[in-house]
Amino acid sequence: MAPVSRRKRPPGREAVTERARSRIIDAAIEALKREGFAGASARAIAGIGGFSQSLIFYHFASVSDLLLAALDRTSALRMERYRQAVERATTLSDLVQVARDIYREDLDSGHITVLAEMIVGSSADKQLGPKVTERIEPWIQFTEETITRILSASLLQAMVPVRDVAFAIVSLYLGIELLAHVSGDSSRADGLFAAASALTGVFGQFLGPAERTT
Amino acid sequence: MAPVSRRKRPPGREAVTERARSRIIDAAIEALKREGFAGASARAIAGIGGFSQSLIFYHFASVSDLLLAALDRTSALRMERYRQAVERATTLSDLVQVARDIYREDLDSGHITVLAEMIVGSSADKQLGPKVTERIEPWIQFTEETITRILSASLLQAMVPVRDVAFAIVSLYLGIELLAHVSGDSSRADGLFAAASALTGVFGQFLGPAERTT
Amino acid sequence: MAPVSRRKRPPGREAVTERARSRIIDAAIEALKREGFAGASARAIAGIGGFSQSLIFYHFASVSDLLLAALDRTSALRMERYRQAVERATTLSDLVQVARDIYREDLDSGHITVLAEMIVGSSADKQLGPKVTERIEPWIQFTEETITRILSASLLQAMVPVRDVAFAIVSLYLGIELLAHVSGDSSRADGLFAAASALTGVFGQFLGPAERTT
Amino acid sequence: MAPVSRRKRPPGREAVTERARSRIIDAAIEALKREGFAGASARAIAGIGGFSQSLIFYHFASVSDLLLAALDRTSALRMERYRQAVERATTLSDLVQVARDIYREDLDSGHITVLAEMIVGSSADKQLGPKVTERIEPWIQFTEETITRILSASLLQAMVPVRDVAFAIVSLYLGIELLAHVSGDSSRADGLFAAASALTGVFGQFLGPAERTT
DNA sequence: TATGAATGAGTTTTCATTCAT
DNA sequence: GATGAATGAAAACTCATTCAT
Repeated sequence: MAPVSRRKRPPGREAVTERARSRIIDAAIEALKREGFAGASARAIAGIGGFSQSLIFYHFASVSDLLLAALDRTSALRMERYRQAVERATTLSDLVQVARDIYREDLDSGHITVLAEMIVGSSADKQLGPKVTERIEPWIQFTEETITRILSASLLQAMVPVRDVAFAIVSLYLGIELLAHVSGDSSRADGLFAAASALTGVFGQFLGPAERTT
Repeated sequence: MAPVSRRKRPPGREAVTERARSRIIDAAIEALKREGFAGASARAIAGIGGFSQSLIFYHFASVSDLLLAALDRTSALRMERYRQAVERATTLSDLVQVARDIYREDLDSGHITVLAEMIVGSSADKQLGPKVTERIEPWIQFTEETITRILSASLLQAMVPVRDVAFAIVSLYLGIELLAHVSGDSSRADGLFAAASALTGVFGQFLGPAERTT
Repeated sequence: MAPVSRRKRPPGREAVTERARSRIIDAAIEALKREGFAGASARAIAGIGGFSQSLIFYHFASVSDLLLAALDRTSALRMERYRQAVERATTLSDLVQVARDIYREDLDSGHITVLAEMIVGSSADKQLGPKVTERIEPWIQFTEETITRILSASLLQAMVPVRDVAFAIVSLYLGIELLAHVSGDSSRADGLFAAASALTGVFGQFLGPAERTT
Repeated sequence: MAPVSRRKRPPGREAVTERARSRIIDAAIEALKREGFAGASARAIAGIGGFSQSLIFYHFASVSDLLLAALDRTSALRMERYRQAVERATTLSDLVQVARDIYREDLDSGHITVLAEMIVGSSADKQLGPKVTERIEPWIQFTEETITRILSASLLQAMVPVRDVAFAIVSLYLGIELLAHVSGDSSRADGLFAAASALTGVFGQFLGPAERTT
């Protein structure tokens, strides 16, 4: 039977199967980046990966399934990168700086594109909605934790509804990516980060002791 | 002669043509709201409007063209509404209040859905990109003008890069709509507006003379 | 919109549409005869009819739908033929004689093949089951009426459970067609009719007054 | 070396191979019952049996081949059952009674379904036709022998073309199964057997000495 | 003996678009 | 101004089968 329905398998074999799946996922990510959700058809993915369309259905139950696996993969990879990058930030301006750097990284690598496209795709395929939502949640969570940590010593903490801000930031990120992608121009996003950087520089000054303790 | 390539025509005819176009655009908007960009096919639009699929191609060069016309229509309608609503706002918290009200209105009427879906669609149809971007520009412009007006008397004006903030706000709006749509849950967006409302209430106090104590 | 969902149409147009549908139905019947249910794919039907596969979906909601329309057509045609042929029969042996003649006719024209294949197909496509059953019912009904009429004056009438016999006869017809089709040999079916003919000749003699009144 | 082309092999091995084949045949029978011919794909069979699809092609030349083996197996099993059940019948009404009982048994166990589905399948796969016909022959033979035995002492024997009747009975069985299966309702078949039972009861009386009054 | 990976040809269906009327 | 008929290209997915291990 196809590995679609995972059954007991002799140990060691898994690695092989996983490599095969991996190849397909890679192609799917690439397709998502290059052609967007609508263009990430079985045909396109197979074309990119250099294998037959049927192979997709041998390893995944459906194209949507594969696309979700692709999202999982990038998401996990990026999350790790974000965690480690953010770890070192202790002030708001550090954070904005980090965000700025990683945003560029993301834009170049196309990682947020994948996320954005999947959200876009949920609009086309109703059944995708909840599954994608499920995968966005950790990002909001992560953002919330990070903000809480950074603001913990500042005056702002009491005043800011952290959960809402986290949601806003993720939304903003998404909106920016979408607009940058549509217009084919990311200079505005850059400008925005620059401005944010400047602002936190100014405000940070008197926002609390956390800023200068380092 | 198809009206696709507009030429001079006996007067009186134009009105008829315009009414016909209008009917099609209405159906397209409805399709965009109900089924999203991916579902707004010629068949779906014709089905909703109760006319033949061919009629679309008689009046518009392509489905994309029609969809852009639909975007123009909602955009114009909404812009007028926003202008008149925002006109009366003089303080930041007024503004947030207005934004909150209209956001609800938009959500109910599905107007931002149309915009969001078209942006989503640009991801699918590369040629749509610049044309949609073109249609987002006025919104950034409008936001910029409004912020400038509101902040004109406050201290903030000097510190805030208005253009960037406008871009950020439009991005945020878009991101929120997308997430609300995917998760099928707009309560978070509501929460966000409530939080913004509260925040501007607090900060507004000492942001400048423009803020009336009333 | 496609004529799939029938709406008001200017009179006169219907004939044209009907002719277009008819052409497709003809091709479907031919495909059913030549290739059987499993072979009656959109591709095969279009190939036989000399039109594009898409046309099928323009006129019918699905291949199954078309196939049912094909069954309706042959069924109606055959039913008429049977009615008029059976009308003149007054005795059991007349009836058997008629059945024999028409069976040959059916076999040559492939008409029962269509029915048999659709029944066969119901086994593959579960949703087809009830719709095909619905279309077999009239045949059982017809058989029942005919038997009742023929036996009305004979002694047998009291003893024979007409409904059951009608069901048996239809089943028998079906089974014979299937076996003849599978084996590619209809000589056995012929033999069977010959035997039936002989038997009714013998038995008819003393089965009632109806036999000789003519 | 694949056992598909049977060659001499170290003794003891054959038993193992045979057990493996057997497992596959079991799964094929089950698939035929559950999903019908059209649904009895390599994937479905492997899924039911819990083995790899490839195993099928290791042991059988093709899916059709496996399906024929499945038919052979059920056929043999059922034939034995029929023989032993019919053995004890000495009169026509005994026979009808036995037929009735076994028909129910068959229906419950799905054994005739397998036969019917294979005949159905012959319609889809032309090459299957002769091979299936070949496997039906013994049933006609068996029916013929049984009828001959039962009627041997009665008056009917001289008048009835036994071979034709046997063919008719097998056809009838098949037709009934097909109709019952399509309509999902076997009550009519039941009614038919009841009627046949009643009829033979009446007629049997004066059909010859073989009929015991007991 | 058994299996996972892989594939080409096939399936149904949808889409935007054209054309004759 | 409007429409029904028609189509080629593409979508997702299934199938029997082969091959290397």
